[in-house]
Amino acid sequence: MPELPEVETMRRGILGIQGSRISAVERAPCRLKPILVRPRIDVLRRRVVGLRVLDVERIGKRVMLRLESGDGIVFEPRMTGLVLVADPPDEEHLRFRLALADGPIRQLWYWDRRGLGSVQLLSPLQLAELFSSGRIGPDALALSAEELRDRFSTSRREIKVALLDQRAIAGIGNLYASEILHVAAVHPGKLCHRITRQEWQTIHAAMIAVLNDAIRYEGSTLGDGTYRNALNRPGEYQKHHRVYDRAHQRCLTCCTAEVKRIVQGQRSTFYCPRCQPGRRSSRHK
DNA sequence: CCCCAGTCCTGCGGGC
DNA sequence: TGCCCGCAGGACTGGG
Repeated sequence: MPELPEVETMRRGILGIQGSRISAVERAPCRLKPILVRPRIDVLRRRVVGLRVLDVERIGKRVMLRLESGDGIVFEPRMTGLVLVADPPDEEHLRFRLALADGPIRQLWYWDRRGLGSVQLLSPLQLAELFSSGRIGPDALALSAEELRDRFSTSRREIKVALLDQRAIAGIGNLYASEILHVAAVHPGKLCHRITRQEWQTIHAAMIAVLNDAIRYEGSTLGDGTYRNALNRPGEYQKHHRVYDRAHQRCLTCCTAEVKRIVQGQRSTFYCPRCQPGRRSSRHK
């Protein structure tokens, strides 16, 4: 499930389209239920064909091609979306194609197995609205320890649940929330307002370290093998996971306790009860 | 403010 | 061997 490191890897993988001119956009022929593309493909085509891509940006878990018109083509991969410049994993889940008239990359695909993602063209006004509406918080990699604490320290939510709130902080998903809290040695069920100043420092440092590490290894490709970088190669960070999806296996940090799986906000959380103490387990199931 | 359940969607794996 | 069901969860919505 593409989170900040995976989406950042996608962004880096398509940087070569900077400066290229868009020559065509189309929905891929696909038997499956069509993904969300906005506006309608013919309207979208009129607004982008012939324009150059000025920049490739990341907005939380989205990748955006900034065009010379100021519009942005925003890819939101959600669970299984991929932005590719070569060899998709298969043909039947291709959803959208963008062709470039010049430059090193002549074709960009959006591929999505489950189809929960989207491709949207947003005007400068719509982009401004996306940020001002409060739907998307500051990027996890651009937030200082003080800002992190300021945003969360009065909340009564559990820290793991709070980290997933994209309005509070953008980019962290289910996988990295568990990994970050493990490195920080903080119990995922700890309530934000009970977290000390020192612990916020530790959480912040762990967040930056884990996310940057994961970017260095080009993200995590889980057992289902879905995630791929822009060249359709898997990430390597799954080899460095300490707790995620390792329930009942020995904790790699203390080499003593077994990793536990609990459910918070209807999502799996993994942690080591020895390395991350501090909550009665009876509060969870 | 925050929580919870439901929705979208496909593929996979467990159970029978 | 095959079918059904539950599960995976990011973002969003509606009700409490």
